[in-house]
Amino acid sequence: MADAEFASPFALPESPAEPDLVAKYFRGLGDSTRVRILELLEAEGELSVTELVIAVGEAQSKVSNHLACLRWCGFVEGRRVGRQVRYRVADGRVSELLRLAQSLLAGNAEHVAACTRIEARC
Amino acid sequence: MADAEFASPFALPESPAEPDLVAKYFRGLGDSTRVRILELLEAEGELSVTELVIAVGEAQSKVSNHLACLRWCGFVEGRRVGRQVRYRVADGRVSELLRLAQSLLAGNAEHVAACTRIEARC
DNA sequence: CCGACATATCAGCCGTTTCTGTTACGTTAC
DNA sequence: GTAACGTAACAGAAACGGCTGATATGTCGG
Repeated sequence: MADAEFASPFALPESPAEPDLVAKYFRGLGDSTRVRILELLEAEGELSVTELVIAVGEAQSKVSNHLACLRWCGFVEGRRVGRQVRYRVADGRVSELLRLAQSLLAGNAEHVAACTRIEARC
Repeated sequence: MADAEFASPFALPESPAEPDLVAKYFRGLGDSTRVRILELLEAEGELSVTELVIAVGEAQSKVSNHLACLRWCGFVEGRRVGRQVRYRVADGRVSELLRLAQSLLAGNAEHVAACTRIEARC
């Protein structure tokens, strides 16, 4: 609710997305719990919320919140099976994104870890 | 400060980086100014800080801070030329990362834009 | 229908990130 | 050496993101 730019309702694949949107998208991956969830789903294929809660060892409400975010941004999708909702990675390119980042990180891990400049984490 | 996993001091390229580090890395891309800077550098090849300040239309100190972050995390590198410092994208995979995100975004742009769940932006 | 289970949502608080303006540092020109 | 230019660093204030705990929604069993 701040942007001066108007996003076309029909973004063409060719036209690069608004930097704003790209940044927001990356922020969707900018939380360690969300990354762990994605990695777990990638490894296991499909998991229920309860299974994820156990696997990551965090509060149910926390996991559920992060799932909502991931789902909303299109990183994962869930389907109801009885009382459970089972989640999986929504698109193979999401996995690519993660692998690419890890590959880059492999060479810079020390730098990134040590970076306390702008963001206490960066 | 919650993970039960122990980070090996010598992460192998094979072993996936710590989720913490991956998330931090993505956060490095989670700001629209930083994304704009990267896109500009990708398009122009190499730019000085002043040129970037003009191009993005933001305060010099803001741009410089973001450059510090990008440089620190290995997204860009700068070299001094006289009184100027000229920056460029440090690794082709960074561009890949951006393109991959934009490609994914092309299909989800509306969802992501509308997402006000956990992160007011997400 | 009621209780139990599985998941989602909400509100308030707190920590982190970012912005703004100012100041410090390095380099070149005079 | 001093002034001017280009860039980086810093501090305080403001905004945002995320956590916790409680509550709502939906589904199944009896």
